[in-house]
Amino acid sequence: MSKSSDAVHAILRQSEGFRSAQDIFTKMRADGAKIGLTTVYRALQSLSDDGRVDMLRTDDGESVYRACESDVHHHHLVCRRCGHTVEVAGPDVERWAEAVGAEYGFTEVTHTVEVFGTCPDCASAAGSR
Amino acid sequence: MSKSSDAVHAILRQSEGFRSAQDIFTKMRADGAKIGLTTVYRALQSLSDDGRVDMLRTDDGESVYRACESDVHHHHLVCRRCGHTVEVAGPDVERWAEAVGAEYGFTEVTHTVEVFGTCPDCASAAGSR
DNA sequence: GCCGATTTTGACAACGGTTTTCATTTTGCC
DNA sequence: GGCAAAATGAAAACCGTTGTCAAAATCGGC
Repeated sequence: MSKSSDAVHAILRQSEGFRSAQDIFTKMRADGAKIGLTTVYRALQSLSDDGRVDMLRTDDGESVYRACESDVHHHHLVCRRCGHTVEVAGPDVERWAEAVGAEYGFTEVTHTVEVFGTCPDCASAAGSR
Repeated sequence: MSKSSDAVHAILRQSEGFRSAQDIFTKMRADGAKIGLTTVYRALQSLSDDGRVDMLRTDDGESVYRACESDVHHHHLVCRRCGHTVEVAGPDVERWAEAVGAEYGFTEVTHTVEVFGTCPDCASAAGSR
């Protein structure tokens, strides 16, 4: 479970934003790698389990992955046009989620937070379109 | 696009938490309604478009729906066991998301925030299990 | 290096939720 | 009633993902 995982991880590290499994598979094949789609999924799964990549679901239900830059809990600011991603720490949000959970007596509180927007580059590109 | 939509909406209104499309379909059929799965999906789609129901995706990619109680922007605190849901307003989070977006020059910032936990009832039920 | 045992791999099939298709039914209107 | 437009639903198509299983790579031990 390691050579392929490393290869997949390498692809992610040299990518800017989030990429889908199929996307990664296509790129690796284009690069000449002899890898199967199944293996890509398995690699992504284990990388995700190990916390070495972030995974989130797009609005249309597709899972997308990205190499983490930091291994501490964090969230993402994602450009909805180009996929460019910034990792953001949000201590305020963490506290808020905990507080909300506690207010209603919920335990084992987790949360998902993603912020989407249009990045400066894409905004100016769109403006001149 | 209205009689079926109303029926679906009615089911959602008398439901506690989030329900999946198939779930709704099964229940309606059990109630004796002559409705097709396709129509349920179409109804949910249009209700969602009109902002009359909330829709979110579970971790395993399934879409679930719920009748909104308020039509202003809000988030959800969802019990991961029983699906019981509390609508929560989070002005802090709104501000935070805006601030984060602005910090990196992002425009048209939107955000998705969901908080999951175990509700008091389920926690005690699990404790005595 | 060689051999068997174990793990990893990948082509392909299966799966499950969602969407599309398209023929039929219902609805609205005259 | 009669007709056109909209809604419906059964079944097929879709698509990302997961399971299957036999072939291939890897790892000791000798």
